[in-house]
Amino acid sequence: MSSSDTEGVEKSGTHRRRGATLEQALLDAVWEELKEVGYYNLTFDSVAARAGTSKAVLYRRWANRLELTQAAMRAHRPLISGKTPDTGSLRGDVIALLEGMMMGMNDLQPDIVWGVIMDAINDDARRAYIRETLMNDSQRAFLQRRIHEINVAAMTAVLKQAEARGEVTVNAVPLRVMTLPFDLARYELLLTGRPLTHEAIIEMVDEVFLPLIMRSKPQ
Amino acid sequence: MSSSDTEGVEKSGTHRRRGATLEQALLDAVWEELKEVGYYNLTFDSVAARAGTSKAVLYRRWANRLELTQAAMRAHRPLISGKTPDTGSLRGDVIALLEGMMMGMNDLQPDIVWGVIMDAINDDARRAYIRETLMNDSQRAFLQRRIHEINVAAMTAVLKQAEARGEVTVNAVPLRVMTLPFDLARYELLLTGRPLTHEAIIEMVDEVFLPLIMRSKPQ
DNA sequence: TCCGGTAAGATACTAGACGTATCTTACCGC
DNA sequence: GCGGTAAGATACGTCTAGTATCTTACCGGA
Repeated sequence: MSSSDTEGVEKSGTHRRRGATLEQALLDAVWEELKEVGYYNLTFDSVAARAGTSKAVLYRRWANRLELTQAAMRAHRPLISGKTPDTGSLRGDVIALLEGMMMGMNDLQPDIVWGVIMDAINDDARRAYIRETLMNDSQRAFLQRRIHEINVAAMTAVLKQAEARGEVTVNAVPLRVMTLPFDLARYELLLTGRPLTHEAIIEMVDEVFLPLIMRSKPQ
Repeated sequence: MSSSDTEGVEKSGTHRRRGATLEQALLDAVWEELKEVGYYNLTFDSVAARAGTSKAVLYRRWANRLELTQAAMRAHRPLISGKTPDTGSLRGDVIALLEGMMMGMNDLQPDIVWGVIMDAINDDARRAYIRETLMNDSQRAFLQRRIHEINVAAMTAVLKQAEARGEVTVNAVPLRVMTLPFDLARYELLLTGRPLTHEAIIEMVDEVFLPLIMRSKPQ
């Protein structure tokens, strides 16, 4: 099996891939493997075999399955642009934010979502735990900040627009409420391993978020 | 190492434990091991060694680490009684429910919480996934139901009391709102690996849950 | 055009954990 | 006291992680 028949990879005879070409081939192999066997069954050996190379080449770049998978995800699904949606209403904007968050998560098996999120949480949190215990605790948990800060920023921007339209008073909105849609969405994603449906997003916005926000309507 | 010196376990010479005695000793060993090395480093070998027995004895009872750990948790932390709190106000009752949910989770390492929750989710969800795809989907996802049903029941009971006091109209409360406090609590638990503080619970109830509920005040 | 460093690719190996199987022997109920 | 059951010991086979070593292709610089 050393020469010609490893999946769809062109690795003819004695040619040796390098640099970006190789890297891309590796990440492609990871991606294929992910789609085929899922996260928990993805091994360095299987990826190496599929890519027509050896584990060492992988280990030279990524230390473990999480890093490997994250790299592949990053390569195959660039993060959503930070652009603030502007649909003309707060409701529309928040829905757009959530849709954006879920975008491109449909072709993944549930266990990839679980695995990655879980390993990431463990990984980050372990680091956070160390930081927290070594540093003074005047700073909030690293994990919390890291996960929330981008959401808070996005929501703040959207709320500012709404304030400009006279829909709401921003500084009357508690932090916990600002991140609520994201937290709920992430929770449900974690629970079901599947992205939220459009209907679920609408429901969440109309039944939970907007009612809360509308308490802080300017009078 | 076959006779006398395995940790603090009394396993003198030729005595052979049986039934409930043995079972308790096994679960104690699991518990100790959990506290010492955490969930991900807990192995059947290490537990067996600590209990002064062999893996086979464990495997005869529990199929994997999750089952083993859940059994130990069940033994050492019986689930909160299903009793409905009655503090005289909806606010107090909901806080009591959440406190109860968090109760007894303080002496655990974060990774135990993560591990158990995660393995449980994976396990349940895998089953759910199979069910869902094999059966018609007139029924909701098994996982959702299973996790939510007990919360919905508890919350319904508390809301009924509140209705009797004239605080709220139960059937005006969407399901999503009913489970909201539990979902948020569980999410935060998952994220931080630590039970919510009393302050966080209060905040959540006052800033999120009650405002939503109070929309459905009877007039 | 050669030459030397770097990394690709192959292979082998250790270590840990899972899960299974087998065997002896203590205990318990009848 | 006898026989079935399960405790406890031990030994595997397998899988995966991660490391180490070695050869050799490639690339860039002189």
